Amino acid sequence: MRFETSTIKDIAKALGLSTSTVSRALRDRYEISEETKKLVLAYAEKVNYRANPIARSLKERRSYSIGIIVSEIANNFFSQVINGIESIAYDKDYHVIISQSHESYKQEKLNVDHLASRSIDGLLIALSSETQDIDYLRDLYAKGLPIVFFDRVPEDFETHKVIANNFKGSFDATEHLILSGKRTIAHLTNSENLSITKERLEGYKAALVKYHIEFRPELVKYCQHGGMHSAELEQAVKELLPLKPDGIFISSDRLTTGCIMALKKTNPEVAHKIAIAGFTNSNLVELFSPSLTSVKQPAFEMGQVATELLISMIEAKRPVTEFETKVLDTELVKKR
Amino acid sequence: MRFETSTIKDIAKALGLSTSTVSRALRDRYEISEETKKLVLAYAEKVNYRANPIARSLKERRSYSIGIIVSEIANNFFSQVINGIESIAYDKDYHVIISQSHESYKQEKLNVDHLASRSIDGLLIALSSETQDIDYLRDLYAKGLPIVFFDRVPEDFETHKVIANNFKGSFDATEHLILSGKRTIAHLTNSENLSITKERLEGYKAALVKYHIEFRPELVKYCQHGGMHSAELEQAVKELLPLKPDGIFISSDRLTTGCIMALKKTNPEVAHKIAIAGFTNSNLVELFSPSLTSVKQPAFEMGQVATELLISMIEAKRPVTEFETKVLDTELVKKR
DNA sequence: TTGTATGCGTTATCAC
DNA sequence: GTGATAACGCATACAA
Repeated sequence: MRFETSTIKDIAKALGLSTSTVSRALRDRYEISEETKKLVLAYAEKVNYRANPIARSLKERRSYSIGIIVSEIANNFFSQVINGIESIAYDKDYHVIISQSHESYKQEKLNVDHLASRSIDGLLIALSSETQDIDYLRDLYAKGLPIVFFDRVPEDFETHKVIANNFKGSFDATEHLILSGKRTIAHLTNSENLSITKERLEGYKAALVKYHIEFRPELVKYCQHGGMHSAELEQAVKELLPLKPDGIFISSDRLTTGCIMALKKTNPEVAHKIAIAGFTNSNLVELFSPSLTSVKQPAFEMGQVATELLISMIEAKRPVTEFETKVLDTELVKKR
Repeated sequence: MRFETSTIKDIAKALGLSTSTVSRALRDRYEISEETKKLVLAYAEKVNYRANPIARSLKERRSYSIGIIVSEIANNFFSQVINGIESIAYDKDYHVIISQSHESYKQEKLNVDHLASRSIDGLLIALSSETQDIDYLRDLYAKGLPIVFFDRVPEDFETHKVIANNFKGSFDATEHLILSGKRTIAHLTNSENLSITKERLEGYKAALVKYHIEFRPELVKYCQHGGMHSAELEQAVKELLPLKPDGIFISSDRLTTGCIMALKKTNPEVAHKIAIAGFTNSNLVELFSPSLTSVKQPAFEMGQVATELLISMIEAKRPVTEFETKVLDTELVKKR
């Protein structure tokens, strides 16, 4: 607070009380006479007193704020998750600080360090597609920082996690393509080391197995940058088309929109012939690709659940030892 | 910082120095012997010392963080602006705190108050479409909080502002429709009290005048919620179609995507016959509506410029008295 | 060049 | 029930 505001001291002086009395009245904590409490509250209201959270943070050694790390806020899925996070956090008087990793490990680490040093009380994080080494998170966790992972989670890290039922979502989407008569189904997906990539690949494979369709590795294309660079997608499309796929199952929001763009740009004549099913939370996309089937993730809910878990860790009297991995169901929205 | 960390005091004790010496060495501020400075820095590095920004904020009465208020982060334009803001802020060692108003005046005010009480050093804000009374901002400004408006700016507020050349962008877009042979051009736009709405309406009108086309108020539809609710857009489309427009000039990103969706949903048979030109920073949209022409705003740059202005205000020795309104050019991206 | 003392605004531990 | 006082971690005016 760089500019003038009234403090507890001001109120105390004005009312002829001590700062501790004022503090108690404001916090309604220790026993205090109704009378003086009312007096203080009334005066505080009058001068529009706002407690200085910086001072409070320093004293209490906590900040009432939680950090969020996502790869991109310009991603329908993540912005919906963030809305879910905010809905719970604000309700419980926590502030949120959003940071973007832009799918870069270096940036992710930088942001986390920054947040940690800025005294966040807990961290909600979806790993970047580059991230493989999470020792820096382990250190922070060991030092006492509560962490909850969502969507993109590590395997070997004992804490709460919230994910979608990626296996089932992928299975359903692939099955839908198969039931529509498709037989050569490609799979366009994220970086190989993301948890969601692995889980979704398994769901895709399982559907193929069920319908006795051979799994062909060359039909699977990985995009390291999650479709942020159009060149990456155009390259994938270019490699895929000679294999004559009649369907594509796509593993993320950005990839789905990006792939449709790449198809229309590089091969408009075949674009409409290929059925697409993809993880996407964007309403827009569905409309334009008539045969697009989307796997909707409960993004808002994922944000809510993750935040509730995090806050429970933050406010727990002693370290949590029982962890859970919440798995939320996806919804298949079929189009024509 | 809720968990263990080494402080200046720890370093001082370990090195047999005083806290002030350590502080000075770390901040490299007062004259201090090269020797002790090196000693301190080396040790600080060794124990991975991180200054507690909370304590620093309390002491210096500033937080090295700037607040951002936008209506929605899930808006291509705003997320690009935010990226621009971050690029400058991080470079100058400021942290950013993002809040969403969701086009609600109440939420906007709540967020601003929250940020202000959390000791932001400055505020970057694009007003919500509901906002009419900005006295609360005036109060904060009077108390010393530097504020820079971008995109959606108030008329009667003397401070730095950064906007796009909305008049010219709208003029160009409308003219483009006219030159394509359109004569009945509707205008779909935001809430009437937004600055961008007014400026864009003027550009639209000016283009009509130039080509001797009569301005018909019934062809202009305002959307209070900026296209966040699909019902709102469907209603607008429903009212517009009986007037048989052959072109629509749309005033924002969300409205453009939303309008195309509404058209395809409610009147797929005429959707492709209507030429659309709209303010949108989404690459996706262009692809799907073949005749869509977009007015691209320099969003990233807008974020950068606004942030530079804000930081200059924050770091100015005395109150700024000369204000500027930066006007950035838009770019018309024509399709076929 | 370095050390001592003070205060930022708040909460907590004592006394009274 | 209330008031003095210390402390959170840091920066700085002042003294040495």
